[in-house]
Amino acid sequence: MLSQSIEDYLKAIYEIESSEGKVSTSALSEKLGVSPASVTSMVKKLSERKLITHKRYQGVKLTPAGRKIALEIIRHHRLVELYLKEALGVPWDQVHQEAEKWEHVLSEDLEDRIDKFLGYPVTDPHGSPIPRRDGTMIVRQCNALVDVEPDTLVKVVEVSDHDPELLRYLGGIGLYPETEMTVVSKQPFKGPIIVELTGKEHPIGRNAAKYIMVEKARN
Amino acid sequence: MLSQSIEDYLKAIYEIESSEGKVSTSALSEKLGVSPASVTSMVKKLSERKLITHKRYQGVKLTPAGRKIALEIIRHHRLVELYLKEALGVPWDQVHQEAEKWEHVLSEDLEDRIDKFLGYPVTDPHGSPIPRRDGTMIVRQCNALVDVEPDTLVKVVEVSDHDPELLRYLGGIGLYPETEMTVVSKQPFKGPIIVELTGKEHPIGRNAAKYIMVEKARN
DNA sequence: AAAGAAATTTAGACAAGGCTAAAATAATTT
DNA sequence: AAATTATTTTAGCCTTGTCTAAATTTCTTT
Repeated sequence: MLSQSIEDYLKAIYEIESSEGKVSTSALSEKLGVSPASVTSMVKKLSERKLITHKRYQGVKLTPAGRKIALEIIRHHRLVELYLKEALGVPWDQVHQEAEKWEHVLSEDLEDRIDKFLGYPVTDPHGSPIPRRDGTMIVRQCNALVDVEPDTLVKVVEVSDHDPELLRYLGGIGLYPETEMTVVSKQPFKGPIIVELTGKEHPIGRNAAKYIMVEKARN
Repeated sequence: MLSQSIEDYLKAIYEIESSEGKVSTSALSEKLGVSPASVTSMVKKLSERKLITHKRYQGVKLTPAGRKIALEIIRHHRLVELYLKEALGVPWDQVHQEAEKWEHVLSEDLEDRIDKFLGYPVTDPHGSPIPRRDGTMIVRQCNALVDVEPDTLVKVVEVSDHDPELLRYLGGIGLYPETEMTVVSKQPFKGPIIVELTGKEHPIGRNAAKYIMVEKARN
């Protein structure tokens, strides 16, 4: 059995690997909210256990074994997020923090029951793909909203779950995964991006728009 | 926030207090599966935090604050047990071990949602009363099956959840809380107790019968 | 290319929560 | 009542996962 700490590190490494490519000590330190020195010592332990590889002063990489575990945890996390929303009506801006705790205590049996209850879902409430039991995961091709040209019809693919505040705002304007909307304009001087959905226009800050992934709608 | 360990100790103390009256170091050691020395040191910590009182070489007692916490954990445990059975179809002999983990990660918000989903239930799948949020709990008056005279019609009130094996057997013969049955006979030489339910007779060992609580059925 | 800045690692400490072995106290037997 | 046995506590150690401060190494700037 792996400690919760180890699971958290592996998950964080996976996530940074996906978004940044390189996984540095400081990035991990930042993400996990622990000191760089603590990261170094845990990295040493994870290397010894062959869950990651590590070259001093250069980053860290998951081994296949480590990646498998990371994906199991992420699977737990995302299944639980969706379950809490569907079965218990937990609002989408709260499911993440609950799932952070639940992901570590979910038995295989319960994982299967939840998966079945939900009808073997493919994405969580934020549009993130749910890894399969075998450790594979379908990644959808998409762009950050901030990079889309004005006058484009797009479909929301995925929204980052890291900021509840943002999720509440987006929920308020009806912006969810699978929603279609038009990028109306990008205001100059790093101003907001204006999108139109359900007939209304809404401003979305550039920073927030980095965390909203979309694809061109076929039209 | 309290550590999982502290929560486990408080719950164990509550349970031993209920069933044995006196809570000794060795009883705790046994129940929690840790050495007596470990219990002593944790007891010291819990005393300092005013969650229990302790006189050297005599037992331990919960303070009102400690009891409140113990009951909160037990409330979590029992709500989760029932929830897993009702919402996800987990068999009653498995809900206990799942709940042992979940009881520590349940937020107040989720507790309320589960409580509501279940229609504010009063007992868990084993018939144990679910403490209310305010820290009160209704205790039903009952006797161990082993102490009942033959030829009595009884109603099952509660079955201990500590042994999955026993629960599977009882489930197999249809013996659940609220079930009515007749105590047919007590075989001599510490032999089994014979009960009749749904027209069939079934033997129940004396030891098992200590863990089945019943009340006289009104008839 | 050297200096300064930033990132990483090492060294050493600490808190939690466990353990074993030995000492102290209480309970039981003779 | 003394001796033996059982229970509880103390003393000291270990592991996990964290921290700070100091030493390295790498990167950036001049």
